[in-house]
Amino acid sequence: MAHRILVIEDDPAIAEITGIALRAEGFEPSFCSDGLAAMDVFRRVQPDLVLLDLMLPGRDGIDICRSIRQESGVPIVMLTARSDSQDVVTGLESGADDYIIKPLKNNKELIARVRARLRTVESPSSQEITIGDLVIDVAGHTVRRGDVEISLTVLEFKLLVTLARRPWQVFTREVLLQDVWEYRHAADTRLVNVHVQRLRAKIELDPERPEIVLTVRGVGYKAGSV
Amino acid sequence: MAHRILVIEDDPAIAEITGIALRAEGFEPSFCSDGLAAMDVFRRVQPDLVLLDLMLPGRDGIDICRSIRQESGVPIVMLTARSDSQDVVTGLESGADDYIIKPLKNNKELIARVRARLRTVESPSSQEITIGDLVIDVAGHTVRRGDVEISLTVLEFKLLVTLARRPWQVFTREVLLQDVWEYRHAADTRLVNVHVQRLRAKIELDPERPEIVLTVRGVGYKAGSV
DNA sequence: CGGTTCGCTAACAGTCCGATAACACCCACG
DNA sequence: CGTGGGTGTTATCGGACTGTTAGCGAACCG
Repeated sequence: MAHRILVIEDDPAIAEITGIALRAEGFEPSFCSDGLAAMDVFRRVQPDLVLLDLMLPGRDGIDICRSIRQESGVPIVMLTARSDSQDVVTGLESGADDYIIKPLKNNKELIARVRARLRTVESPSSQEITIGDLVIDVAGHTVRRGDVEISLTVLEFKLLVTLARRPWQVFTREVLLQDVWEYRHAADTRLVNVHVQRLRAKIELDPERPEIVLTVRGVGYKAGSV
Repeated sequence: MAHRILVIEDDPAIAEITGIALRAEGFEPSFCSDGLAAMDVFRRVQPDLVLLDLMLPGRDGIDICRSIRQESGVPIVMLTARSDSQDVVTGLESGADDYIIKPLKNNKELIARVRARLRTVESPSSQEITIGDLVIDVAGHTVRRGDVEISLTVLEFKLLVTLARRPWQVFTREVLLQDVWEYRHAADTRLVNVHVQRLRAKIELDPERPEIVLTVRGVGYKAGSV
């Protein structure tokens, strides 16, 4: 399961060598050079870790860091130009998990820190999501109600996890098609309806009165954290 | 029997709340606030797990970690302040099994990680892994069902051990190709299918209804933790 | 109350994926 | 030089999954 790593960096040279190093270690890097587009890219990519340069055109790195933190607990590793300790402190305070001082002499350090960060998330306990009386084990790719294991298809599982990661937030069908299906533009969004229905048939105690995946008429769906 | 847990921590406040949390979960905590005395206490208590603060008076946590490792394979969970991430890397390299970033928002995470660590030791992962009714002797490179020894090839054995070490976790074919075959990037992953099939033919009672190596369609394989 | 929109459900066809068998290659060993 | 076990590659089959469509019913709006 190659880890997706989002590199937010405006210097194409650095982005390139970083990308090469990451790919050589089996990671799957994505790139974003524009601060303003960062959040869009982040939502689309849904990375396992973010490498974030502090000096960016368009939008400040710290600012982006806060935005990401509002939506996700994904590990963020900051890249900062100077060893200015004030930058580092505000960086960590704004939600970053680690930082690296540029210039990178070699990328062994970078790789080591990335691995270390990912390892904390690996821990199976942190990968369990509880929603209602369901327990979702992301690493094990299983859903249980008590001792009963419920078997879901890949799409159903992705859909459920996407919703359950942010309970009570409404997801439009377009967003779900982006996050779950990785469609760019959706002509027909009824596909989502069908899969929601199939998911409900499997996980809801009474599919006619869903309690886990709720409909928000005219908007989309959300997970109820009952 | 209650697991003994040695908490090496100089801050009495943290030590106390940690102790309360551990005791509430049925563990049996011991304490040591002095880095110099740590090894003596460790030898006397003979704990099942060590919670080790990195910042200690008298002696460095990393140093203690190495000392413990010279004497024992007991699980070590490190506690580290947020900005000490470089210590984290060296900490893991010096033999720690896991680490937790302070401050602890709640001790659910702490308990979860302690449990996770103990779990891996429970199944005598030292040299023998039990999966279903199979006993895998890693050192002896043999697999037995009861008294019957099953002969596996090198690859089949590696594959089985890789899966069985984490019975709950799904491994994608890409990961298996990295871990078992040590391929860097795989264009074609069907090779895994074939070896899984060959492995099943040898170890499953009914290869058509596998209970040890399970398929997670669209994702990969996992070991059933029956 | 009627019309309209929207979501739910069922059915169907195409596609994808995993299991399996058959074959080819490599290499250690006699 | 031949043999045989181990390993990698490929083709095929069957079934699971997915996307599409259409009909129905419920919710909303005037």
